[in-house]
Amino acid sequence: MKTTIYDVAREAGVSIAAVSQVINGKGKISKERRNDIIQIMERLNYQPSVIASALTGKKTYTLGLLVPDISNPFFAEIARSVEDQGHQRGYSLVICSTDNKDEKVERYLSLLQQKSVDGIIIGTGVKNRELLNPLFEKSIPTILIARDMPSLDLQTVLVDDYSGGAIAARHLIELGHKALAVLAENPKVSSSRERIRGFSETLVQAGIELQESWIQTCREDLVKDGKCKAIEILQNTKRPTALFCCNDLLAIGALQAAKELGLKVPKQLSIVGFDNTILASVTDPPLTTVSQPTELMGKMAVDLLIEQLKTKTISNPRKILPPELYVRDSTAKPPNKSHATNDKKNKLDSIN
Amino acid sequence: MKTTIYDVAREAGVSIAAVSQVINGKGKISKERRNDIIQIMERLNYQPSVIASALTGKKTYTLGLLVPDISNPFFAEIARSVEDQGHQRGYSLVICSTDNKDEKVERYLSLLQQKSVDGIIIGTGVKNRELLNPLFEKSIPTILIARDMPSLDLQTVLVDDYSGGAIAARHLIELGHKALAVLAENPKVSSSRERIRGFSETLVQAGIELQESWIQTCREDLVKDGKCKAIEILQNTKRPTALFCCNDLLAIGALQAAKELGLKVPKQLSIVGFDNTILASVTDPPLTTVSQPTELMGKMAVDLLIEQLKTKTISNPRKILPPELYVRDSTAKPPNKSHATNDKKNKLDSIN
DNA sequence: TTGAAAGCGCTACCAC
DNA sequence: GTGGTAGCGCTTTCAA
Repeated sequence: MKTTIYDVAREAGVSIAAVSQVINGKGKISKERRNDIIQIMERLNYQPSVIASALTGKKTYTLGLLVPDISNPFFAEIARSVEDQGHQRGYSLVICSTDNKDEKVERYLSLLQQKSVDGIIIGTGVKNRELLNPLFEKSIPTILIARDMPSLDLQTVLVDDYSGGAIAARHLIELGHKALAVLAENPKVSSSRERIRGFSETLVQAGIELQESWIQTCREDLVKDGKCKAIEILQNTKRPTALFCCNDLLAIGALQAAKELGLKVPKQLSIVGFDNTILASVTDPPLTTVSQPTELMGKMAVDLLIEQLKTKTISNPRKILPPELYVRDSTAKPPNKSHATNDKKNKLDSIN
Repeated sequence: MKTTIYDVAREAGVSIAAVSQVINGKGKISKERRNDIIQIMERLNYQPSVIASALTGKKTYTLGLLVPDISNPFFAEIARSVEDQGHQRGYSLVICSTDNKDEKVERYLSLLQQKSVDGIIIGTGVKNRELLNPLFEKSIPTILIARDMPSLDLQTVLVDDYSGGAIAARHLIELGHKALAVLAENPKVSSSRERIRGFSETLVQAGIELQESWIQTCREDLVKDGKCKAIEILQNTKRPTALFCCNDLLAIGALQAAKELGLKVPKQLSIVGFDNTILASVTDPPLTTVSQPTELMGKMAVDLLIEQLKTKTISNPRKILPPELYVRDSTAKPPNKSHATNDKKNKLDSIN
C-alpha cells in the first residue's frame, strides 16, 4: 500500500497536521520535530499525493498544451520548451494533438477541466470560439501560443506573422521575382492567414499582383497535400517562379513537387518556408525560411501562465516577437524571363 | 464555482449516490430518474472531477511517457501514436523529456507517482536500474517502448535492434564496402548498443573488421555531436567508405560533416541512418535508413499497458517488431579502392 | 430502488 | 508550537 501522511504521523508520534506543515513548509514547528518528520518521510519513502492535496483546493501542478500535432517538428519544439520551463517551475505537461479539429479541441478541453489542470496553453486553431467559453466561465488561466485570436483578448505569445510574411515577400521581390504563389494552411489557422496577408500586401506595395488561383490551401497531411497543391500550381504552362509556403512541412511538399516535375530549386523555382524547424536545415536544398523563436515563446508562455494563475490578473496581454529570415539555398533570382517555360532558347538562364 | 455532484443532486432532488450511479452507469436506478439526472447534468454543464474520483480509489486516466527528447522527431512520432491510442481509450498523456539523464528520470518518475498516473511508458534509457524500483514496489503498471532492459522482465515493445543493425550491415556489405565506421549514441541507450552489435557481428561474419577507433559515441546534441565525431573519423587520410549511424539525427550530422569536408554522398561516402523519421526523407541526399513501425509500437504499448492495469497481469512480456530497410540515395558502391584518399591518381574513381 | 454515511489523503482553521 | 477536525468531490457499502 502507498504510504500516506497518516503513516508518517503515526511513525513520528505526531499529528498529521504537523506532517502537513513540514510538507508545505509553513506553520510553526520546532526544528527537532521538523527534522524528525523529514527523516521519517525519507525512510518511509513517502510521496505526498497531489491528487489529495488538489482536492483540498490546492493546485494540480499540471498544465495542458493543445497543438495541432505533436509530431510536427515545430510544435514538438514548442512542446519541449514548454515542458522544460514548466518542469522547472514544478509543472507537468499534458499534450493534446487536435489536428486542428474543433471536436478534438472540445474533447480535450473538457478532459483537461475534469482533470483540473491549473492552466491551458493553446497553440492550435479553434474555429468555433464558443468552445473556449467554459474556460472563461470557470476562469481557467489560458494563454495562446503561436496562434492569435484577437477577438478574445486572451494573453498571447506569438511571432509577428504578418511581418514574417512581409519579410518573405521582400526577400523574393529583391531577388526579382514577379510571379509568386502561396501554399496556405487551413484558413482556420490565424497565423497562416496573417502570413499570407503580410506576404500579399507587401507584394501589392511593390506593384506585384498575387493571383487568387495561385493561393492553394492544404489541410490534413501537410507534406503530401503541399506536394499535390504545388504540382497543381506548377504544372501549368504559365507558372510562378517562387513559392511562399506557410510552414516548412508545406515547403517540403513543394520541394518534392518540384523534384517530381523536374524543376530545379532554386534555379527554376524559389521556395520559402516558415518556422525554421530542423527540417529546413536538412532538406535538399536547405530551405530559406522564416524563423520563430520557439524556445523563447515556450518559456514566455509558461511564465506568463504561471504568473496568471498566481496573481489572477493578466499583466501584458500580448507578447509579439519578431520573426527572422534565414536565407539558405532554396531561393535565388528567377529565370530571366519570368515564365521560364516559354524561354527554352534563353541560354542566359544558366548564368543564375 | 465549479458545479459538483451535490449541485446536480440537489437540483434533481435525489441523493448524490444516485447521481454517482448514473455517472458510472452502474447500480440500479429507474429509467426516469436516470434521464432526469442526465438532463440536469447537461443543463448544469456538470463535469465530474477526476481528482475526486481518483481519490476514492478510481483511476486518474492519465499515463506518463518518458522519452529522451520530445523534439526528436522519432519520439515525437512515438508520442503522437501513444497519445492517439491513449486518447481513444480515455487516457491523457503527460510527456517527460529526460535527455537520457538519470536525475531527470528519477524526478519525473517521482512526479508521476505523486500524480498517481495509472501507468508509465518508458522510452528512455535508464542507467541505474534501481531508479525503477519504486515502480515495482508500488506496482505501477509500466511498459518499455523502443528500449530494452532484459534484466528487468518488464513488458516491452520494441523493434529488433540487433537485426536492424544487421540489415544495415548487410546492405553496406552487398554494396562492397569494407571500411565501415559507426556513430553511436550514449552507451546507456540499449537500442544503440544492440544496433551496433548486430552491425558489427554481421561484419565479422563477412570477414570484415570494425576497428574500435571508428566507433564514435555522441551524447547531448545529436546532430552537432554527430557532425563533430564524423569529422574526426573522416578527416584521417585513411577513412571509411561507409558510416552507420544509430539514428537519423546522427546521420544528419554525418551528412553535414561530409558536406563540410567536401565528400560526396554517396559517391565517396555512404551513410545509413536509423528510425526513418520524416527527416530521412527530406535530407540531401535522402537517407537510406532502417525503419521502425512507430505507429504500431505506440498503439501496442498503450494497449498492453491498459490491459496490464485492468487485469493486473502481464500476458506477453515482449513484443519484438521487425525493422525494415528503406533504401534511398545516401548509399552506393564504395569508390574503387576502399581508401579513396590514397588513390588520387585513380581516375576510375569518378566512374562510380 | 434509494439514500445515509464512511472514508480516500490532505489542508487549513481553530483551540489548546 | 501542536493537534483535533471539518471539509474537498466522489465512490461504495449497507440499511431501509
